[in-house]
Amino acid sequence: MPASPSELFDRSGNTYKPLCARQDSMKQQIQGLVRAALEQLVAQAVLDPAAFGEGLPEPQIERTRDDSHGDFATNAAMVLAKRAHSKPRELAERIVAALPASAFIDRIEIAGPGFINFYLAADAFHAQVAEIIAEGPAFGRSQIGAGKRVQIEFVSANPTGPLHVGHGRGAAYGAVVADLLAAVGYDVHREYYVNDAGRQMDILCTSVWLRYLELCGESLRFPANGYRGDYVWDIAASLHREHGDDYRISVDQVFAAIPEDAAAADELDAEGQPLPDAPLGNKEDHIDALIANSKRLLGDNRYRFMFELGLNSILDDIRQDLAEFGAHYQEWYSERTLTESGAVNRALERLREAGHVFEQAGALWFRSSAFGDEKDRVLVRENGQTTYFASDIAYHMDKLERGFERVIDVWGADHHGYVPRVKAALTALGDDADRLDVLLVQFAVLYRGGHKVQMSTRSGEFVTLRQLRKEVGRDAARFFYVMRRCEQHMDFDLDLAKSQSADNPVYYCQYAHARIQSVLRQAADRGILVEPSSGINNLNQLSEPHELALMKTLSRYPEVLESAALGHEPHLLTTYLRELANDLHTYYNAHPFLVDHDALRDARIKLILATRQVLKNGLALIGVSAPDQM
RNA sequence: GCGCCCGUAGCUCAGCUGGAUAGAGCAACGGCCUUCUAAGCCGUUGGUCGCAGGUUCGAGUCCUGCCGGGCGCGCCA
Repeated sequence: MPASPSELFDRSGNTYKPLCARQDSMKQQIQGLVRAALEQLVAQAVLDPAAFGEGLPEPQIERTRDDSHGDFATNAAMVLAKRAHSKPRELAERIVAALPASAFIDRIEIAGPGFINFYLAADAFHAQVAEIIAEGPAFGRSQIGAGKRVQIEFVSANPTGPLHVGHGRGAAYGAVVADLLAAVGYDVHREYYVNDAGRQMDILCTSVWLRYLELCGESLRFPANGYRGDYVWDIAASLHREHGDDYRISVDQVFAAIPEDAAAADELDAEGQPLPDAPLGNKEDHIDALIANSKRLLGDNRYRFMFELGLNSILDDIRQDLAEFGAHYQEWYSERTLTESGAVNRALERLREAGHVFEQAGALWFRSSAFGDEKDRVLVRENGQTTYFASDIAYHMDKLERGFERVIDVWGADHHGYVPRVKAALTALGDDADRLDVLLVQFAVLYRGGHKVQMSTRSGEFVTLRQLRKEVGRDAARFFYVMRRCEQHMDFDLDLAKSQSADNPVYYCQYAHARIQSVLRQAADRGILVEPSSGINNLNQLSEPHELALMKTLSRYPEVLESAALGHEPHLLTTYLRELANDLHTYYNAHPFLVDHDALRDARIKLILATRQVLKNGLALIGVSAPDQM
């Protein structure tokens, strides 16, 4: 039974493998019937498309909230009534009269202010079960995206240290949104933007070198603004191991004519005041001077080597971390290549030609305020260096030039103020800024033992993604991260994620799958033949309320997948999977599956096979395993 | 001060691009294992959808103004 993600997505290369269901979902079928009825009313001159501007709106079909209202309902009559100069209930009567006959519809009622309620025949749900089994891993997938190319950039954390739990949410969210879009037929290109240029990387490089000098036996005061994590020591140690004292230079030279440093953040006393003997300079000036000295003393080649060592060590770590977390990329896009390829200059030139830049105080500015941003932004600094923003303009220009029809950025919510200026730049370049969707992910706060886990970069006691995965496991981490809407601040309960109990939604869903596998093992032990493709005609045996409820939930899966994908809302899928698992557990407790009655037993096995398939398909999309036993 | 996000049961959250009587899990209380895994199921309790107006056949959902919480407003990235 193929269902592992690797069989659904070809990640070895960039080839696109369409995999989709063959049939319309139930909702699409009903929608087709209503559409046909409306067209007939147009032919009868009951409805005039001209009265609706751009023609008749597509009828909206929705699942009913209450079983007493049938399975599906449409508010078409209420929406159309006014401009059809008709009362909603009267129009509803005419729509119902014009509906084509369908074997899957048991009856139709008009209710309330003018709802048209559809009650489906049990056969419609039986057919769904057969279809799920026939389509297997493809069930729920579609071609709504029609192979359109979508680029999605997520995580893109600076390679100056390991990923922490904040990046984890973006990683899980981005990976799932990408897989969801692929599942509904988009050609998805996953990308990580590597900030391998700029001052932060120079600070990392210098930090590594200073730690290395300490390992060589030099004694120095580590800069307040340097990267103080253990991983910097690790990189320095590997350098010292392989190259001995080759890069050693006396600290007297390194710190010669360097402005005073400020106190390091972790050198505060209990009252939060600087230690009495701590120097009180400017830490920014201090580190910048250290960087300049490093470049001069090491020379271009050796500085470059040091720089690449720091960058590659951390990038390798991030790559491995994300791969283990199930976040896969087609491309790691280097910021530096934007400068080297001339893309940055080209973007600036295009803005200049369009008349949207100006010079002031020695810097080059983009007049973003003319495009909705709150103020103008610097592109080229007084010292001649381009800003991060300039690179980002070039990057987004490049994304659109590469022919993606839609571009998605997944950013931490703290970057929200950045959205208007990027959109402004695209507009100024003459591109359509609406092709860019920026999805902002709110922070996740960890809780352990009912208390907030304090995190601060100051003392280095932040929790890394790797630590989180080790503590709660990949499955729980993935599930919990996407369980909430991305705009919602998230409380991540570590104890709950670890608990092997019904309280834990991950285990709850996985247990449903394991339970089915267990039943099938029992069946095999008793010599019962479980052959998915045969005996489909026994499905009409399924008539218990629990069975109907389960079949109804199963039939919703394609609709859930579609809205989760198009709305970029993975939490709809986790919510659905809990409901599906609940239906299965309820059914399990109410009825034995392996009964003596052959036809009934066969039908019930078909039903749980279908359930197993949908659980597996859904969990795979979230990046969670579907265990055979627990 | 300005901008963005959030405010729904004691807690954590859903509520499908405006629909019918606002839902789920946890917590609390009470039941169900000689029967395919009790990591499960069933029942009970619990709400002025932050507040006040507005839009319409209809508002938790859209608009305006307040209140409360988070984040952001660098020639950093």
